Amino acid sequence: MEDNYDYEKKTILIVDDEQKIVELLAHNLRREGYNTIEANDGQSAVDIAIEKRPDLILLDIMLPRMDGLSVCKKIKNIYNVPILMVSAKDEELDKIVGLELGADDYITKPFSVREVVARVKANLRKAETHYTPEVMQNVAETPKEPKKQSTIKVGNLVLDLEKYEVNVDGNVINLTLREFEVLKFLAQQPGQVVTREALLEKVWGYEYYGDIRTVDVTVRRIRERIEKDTSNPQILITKRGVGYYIPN
Amino acid sequence: MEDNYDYEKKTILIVDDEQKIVELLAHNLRREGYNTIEANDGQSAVDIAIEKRPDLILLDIMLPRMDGLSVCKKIKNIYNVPILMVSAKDEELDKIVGLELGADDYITKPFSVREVVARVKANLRKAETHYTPEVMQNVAETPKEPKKQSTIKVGNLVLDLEKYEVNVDGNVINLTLREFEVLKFLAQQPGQVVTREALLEKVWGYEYYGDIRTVDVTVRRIRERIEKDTSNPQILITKRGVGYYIPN
DNA sequence: TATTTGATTTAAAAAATTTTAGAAAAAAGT
DNA sequence: ACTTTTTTCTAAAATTTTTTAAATCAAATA
Repeated sequence: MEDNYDYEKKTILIVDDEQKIVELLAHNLRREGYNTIEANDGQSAVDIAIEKRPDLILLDIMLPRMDGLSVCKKIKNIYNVPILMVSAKDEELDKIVGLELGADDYITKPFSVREVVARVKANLRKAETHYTPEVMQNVAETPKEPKKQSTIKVGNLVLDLEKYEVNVDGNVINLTLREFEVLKFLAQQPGQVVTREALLEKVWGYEYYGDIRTVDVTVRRIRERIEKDTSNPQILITKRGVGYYIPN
Repeated sequence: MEDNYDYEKKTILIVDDEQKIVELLAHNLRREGYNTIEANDGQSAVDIAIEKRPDLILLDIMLPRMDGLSVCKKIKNIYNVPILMVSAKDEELDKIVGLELGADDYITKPFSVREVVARVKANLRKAETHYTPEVMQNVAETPKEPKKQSTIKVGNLVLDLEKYEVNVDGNVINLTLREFEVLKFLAQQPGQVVTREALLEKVWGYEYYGDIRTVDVTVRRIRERIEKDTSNPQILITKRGVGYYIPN
């Protein structure tokens, strides 16, 4: 790989524990005219980033030795490089955005190579134009949202995203993580009916292989806690034949 | 193979030049309640796909006569079937190129049978949700995007495609999925008379075999909910001898 | 007007979907 | 390693929707 290293070209560090994916991305990015370097775990990602100073980093969240979030933070501490995070779950995305650790963009699995390449280009472009120091700072600070929303309110339902607590009519209710994530996902788009498939993909993650009925059971447990009358739900409603929703 | 072919079951085409692998997968998928058909090279894969129209295709990338990628492209050109690409040890890079060609998922060798079966299920599930493309799309997008308001308005009738709700003169009405789909189809082309046959084909699906009067009954139930006077409908009108329409 | 054809209504049966509950498995905590 | 909690799976029960079939009604027309 080093053989056709070109100092004119931009260099991209690809970090993923699945070698197949790394190779795939590398191949396609090289075809687009980039140099690529690789790492398969968090620790070596940091090491390589320090040594080679790539122009952009593609970083999977799930990594051995050191998770992607820590890697991101560490590297951003050293120098300001555009980092694209890759994740298979929405929950993980929240962490990226929420913890303000400086990721510049993110991509969800399963991604198309075309999409990845496009994002890489876009972020390199952005990094280039924003060369003034003030802007640099800005870019480093808040990647997307100005600030993280810490609560979600729908009707008389309040989700505290920091405490993972739910408040219904003033009663504080504790949900398990899974339950909370499902409720949160629904609460984020009130009125919108969400299919079980979408919930499985977004909450459980796209690589989850389990049964679709798991969603129903989770919904039932949520109802047991937040509904006055489980058999006549007012908050988390079934749209038969489609999925579930929280009315607004 | 044809001996226990079941027209109720989903059919999966397995394409691999290694007969052992084909048999292994076929055995396990049949045990899970699927029909399986097989092909050992690219050209016959395409032929069989065209003739048998399987519900899902498991496609090895390395194939004699025509490589998996071309096969994928060809088949996707003909009809939209979920294709899972399987890549063996060395074909690392092409893999996700496959995704660009329209493959829906990929699995890398060596794979566990359990994993393959799970992915097959997941992708069939995903494919089944054809009736709510808007929902899926919206959900899949980044939550930051302002929600696009997807509604259809005809006269004083408003269909909310996200909530599966109908609004008539300000009254919110809940329809069943089937009722909603019928109304939606008619509302999409106001003024246009739609035959029962067309409704059966478009709403119930072209494979539906059942009584044409089913449409009448569904229309009646819709009227019960949205019309002031059922025996003198103002919104969903009958065109005797032809079908139904919503005037604009 | 009588006849025919097509549309609507109704009720009951059948099918599909969701809910429920309990056991098993997995994960987390001690 | 053990206990507790959480999560998943499975299958039966409950519910809702859809289909079928038959009777009734309405419109067109001969």
